[in-house]
Formats: sequence, C-alpha cells, structure tokens
Amino acid sequence: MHVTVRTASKALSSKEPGRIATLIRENVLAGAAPAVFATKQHVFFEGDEKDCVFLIEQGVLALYRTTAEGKRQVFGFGLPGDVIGLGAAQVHSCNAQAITSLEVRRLPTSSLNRLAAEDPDFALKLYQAVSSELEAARDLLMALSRHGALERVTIFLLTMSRRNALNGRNPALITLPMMRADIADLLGVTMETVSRCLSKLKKCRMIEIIRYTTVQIIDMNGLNALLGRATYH
Amino acid sequence: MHVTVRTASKALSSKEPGRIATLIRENVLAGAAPAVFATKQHVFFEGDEKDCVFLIEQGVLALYRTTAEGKRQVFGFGLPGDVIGLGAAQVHSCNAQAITSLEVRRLPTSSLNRLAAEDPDFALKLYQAVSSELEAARDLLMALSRHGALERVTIFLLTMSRRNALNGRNPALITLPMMRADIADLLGVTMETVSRCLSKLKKCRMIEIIRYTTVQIIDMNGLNALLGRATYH
DNA sequence: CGGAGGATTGACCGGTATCAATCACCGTGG
DNA sequence: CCACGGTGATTGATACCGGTCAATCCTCCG
Repeated sequence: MHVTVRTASKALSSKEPGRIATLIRENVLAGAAPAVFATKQHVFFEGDEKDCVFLIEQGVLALYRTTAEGKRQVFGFGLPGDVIGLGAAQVHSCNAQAITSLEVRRLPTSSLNRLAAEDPDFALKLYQAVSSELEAARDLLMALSRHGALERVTIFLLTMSRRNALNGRNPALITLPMMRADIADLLGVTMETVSRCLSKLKKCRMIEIIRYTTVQIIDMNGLNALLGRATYH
Repeated sequence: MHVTVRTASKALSSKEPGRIATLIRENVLAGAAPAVFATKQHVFFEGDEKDCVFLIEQGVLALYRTTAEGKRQVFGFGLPGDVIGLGAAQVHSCNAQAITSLEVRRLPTSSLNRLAAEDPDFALKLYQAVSSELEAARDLLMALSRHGALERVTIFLLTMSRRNALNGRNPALITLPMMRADIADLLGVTMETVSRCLSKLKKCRMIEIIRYTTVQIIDMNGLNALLGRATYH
C-alpha cells in the first residue's frame, strides 16, 4: 500500500527540483540571462534544435506533444525550480508552452556537456535527473492506465496537494493556473469530463470550487478512499 | 508527417540497444556469469534493492507495474541486446518477468558506478541510455493517448514490424512471443479487445493470423492508413 | 488422443466522447 | 460604478466504444 501511494502521488509531479538545479545554479548559471515569455508563448517546439535547456525562475509551463490527429497529450507542468529540456537527444522531443507569464534562464547544452566531461559527478547528476523524469513519465502512465475519469481527476488533485505540502504551502488549498483543457490533456479525458468530475466531487462535499483557479479540499480522506485506500503519505 | 511517423514507430519499441550494450560488454561483462530464467519467472520485482542491471542475451521479458487494484501496465518488452534496470533509483521501479525462457547477464551497479566515476564518457552513455528510455515511455504514452483500440493494436503491429526491419528480418512476418494478455496490458485494453481487433484486421484482409504466435501483414499501406496517413518510414 | 491453458466470439451494459446550449468570471469602456 | 462582451466553464442529451461475463474454440504437449 505504501508503495502504491508513493506511485500515485508522484504520478503527475514534474521531476523533482533535486540537486541538479542547485548544481546548475552554482556552475552554469553565471552568465545566463533570464528570458521572459507571455502566456501561451512557446519556450521551444518539438523538433527545435536543442542548444539550451531551461531553469524555470517564475511561472508555470506545460510540456506536451501532439498526435497526428491533433490531439494533445500533456506530459506535465513545469514549476519554478524545475529544469526542463534535459535529455541526450539533439532536438527537443516535446513542446514547452507558457501557461502563465514566465521567466526562465537559458542554460547552453554546450556548457552542460563541458561540465559533464570534466566532472563525473555532474554527469551522474544529469543521469539522476533524467532517471527521475523517466519515473515521472511511467508514473503518469500508471495514473492514466485503467483508471476512470473520476479517479484520474482525484489523483491530479491529490498530486497538486502533495506538491503544495512539499513546498510548505497549504495542502488543502489548490491553485490551478492551467485551464480545464490543460488538465484534460494531461489526464487523457475531455475538458467536459474534467468539469463534470470536479462538480461531482463538489456535490459529494469532498472539495469546494472557490473560483475557476482555486479548489479547496474538504475531505482528504474521502478523496484517498476513492483511490481504494484510507490515507496517504 | 515525418516526425509523427517516427514517433508512432518508436512508440512501443524498447530502448535502443545502442552503444551502451557494447560498452558494457567491453568493460563490465568480463566476470559476469549468465543467469537463466524459465517462462513466467521474475528477474526482479518492483521494490527490490537494485544491486544489478541486466543485459538480455536470449529470450524476451516484460517490464510492468501493477496498480492498487491489481491492473497491470506493461511498459515494454526487452529483447536480446537490451539493457534493463537502468536508472539512478536505489530500488527497481518495476517488475521484470520472463515471457520466454530467458538468459541474462548480471551487471553489478557498483561496477557501473565505478566506471561512470572514472570515465565521463561512460557516464554520458548512461545518460543517453536513460534518455532514450524516457523517450520510449513518452512515445508509449502518446500511442495510448486518445487512440482507439484498433489504432493501438495497429500501432503495436507496425512497431513490431519496424523492429523486425531494423534487425534485418522480414517486416511482414511478425512473431508474438507474448500472450494476448501481455499485449493488452501494454496497450491499456482487455485481452478480448486485442483479440477482436486482430480478428477485424484479418476480416479486412490487412493481416493473416497464421498461429497464435505468428501474424502476417498483408496490407501494410492499409494499416498505415488506419493511423491517418498513407505510408510510413 | 485427451486435457489444459490460451484465444476467440457473442450479448449486454456502463462510462465517456461528442455536440450543443447556457452560465460564470473578468477585463474593458462608457 | 455599472453594463457589456468574450473567453472559459458548466451542464445536458445522445451515441458508441470498449469492459465484463460467459460460452465455445483452438493449439500445443504430454
């Protein structure tokens, strides 16, 4: 049971900030100028030459890819402290779009490579950082796999709650900077279904929808029970 | 269109054998004794202490995890040449089960770590190997995301076909060492649905089911058309 | 030749997507 | 300060895909 909870909770979290962000801050960031993006602007597109990775300073972005038919799959949301774009491929393998106004720092991959070549410890950190992204991707797969819509939305809310807790914020008060459609494309359902599920949870007195962007969790145990267990963490 | 095809084709492939297997063969394998597993035996379980990773010499295995409700999600199938169990975590994050009789070599993580610490180039290779596993996981996510059952089965067949082509085998003659249930748990549908989809493809004269374990592709363009495009590769 | 495990096929039901109408929030301008 | 407009969210009606349960069927081995 404990393992399962860990899995579900990590499911939708972006890679942990971890020590890679710190190391990068100390070693690579010196000359890196910040860049600012407005809502809905893209930091990079799938297929773009990968000459930089990015450290998020302020704001939220979505990582996603699009199917041949134009359906979107969101892989996760990047928050301040996250490093996005890691991976050994020559081009970016997904799109990164600002969801709020966004401030990032560019980290040239050439600097990363140089540092990794000089310092095996840094190379190891890169390895660990990507490993944890791999875990996040598999956790998302598990979260979507064979779970109904209500369970998916519940997992999402609990994940956001847990992320709050890790950052020392109120785990019961969740702000959702992204639109319903973004959540839907993360969870692999439609916007309408996300909306219906939130309404249902509200009717069951498990949450309160303060505003479009703010959800209050009223019955944490109830939400966890929906996932087949009494408590979490 | 070209990019999309690449994506779909990589979707269900395990990580590329790549150069990591070669490097490991040259550097780590010297004293590694081979181990043999019978069908359905596990090489390791989720949560097991990760003291080794494994190079597959002969046979096929499935990597999977289980949800709280006991549903299985297969992440991929490991073929000869694949290295499985990579990742910086202290414990294995999924189960590895032999699908056929299986022969593997154990590679102590201590050796890998030592080698990575001495040789930045090797550490970089580890980074690349895990990066390509991350891509595979995201590709699987894309393959399952918002695709109907028939499309999922089609993607699976085309992926197996492509894997044959890469190995110099007949791309039109596919052997399926795994059971229908394994395919189902990879594609996120039921065994019955896999069966129905194969039957439907047979009725449409796109494939012929020679035996349970052998499928002949008759109309490659037809299969590709099902995915919304005329040709692939 | 027979048995057992795996695969196929069928009937039925429920959950979600889809299409469409209405509502709520928020910024803007009068 | 309030009315208005537009974007995003909610709610409703309906159709269909795929899950489930159950009854054969097939294939491989002993």
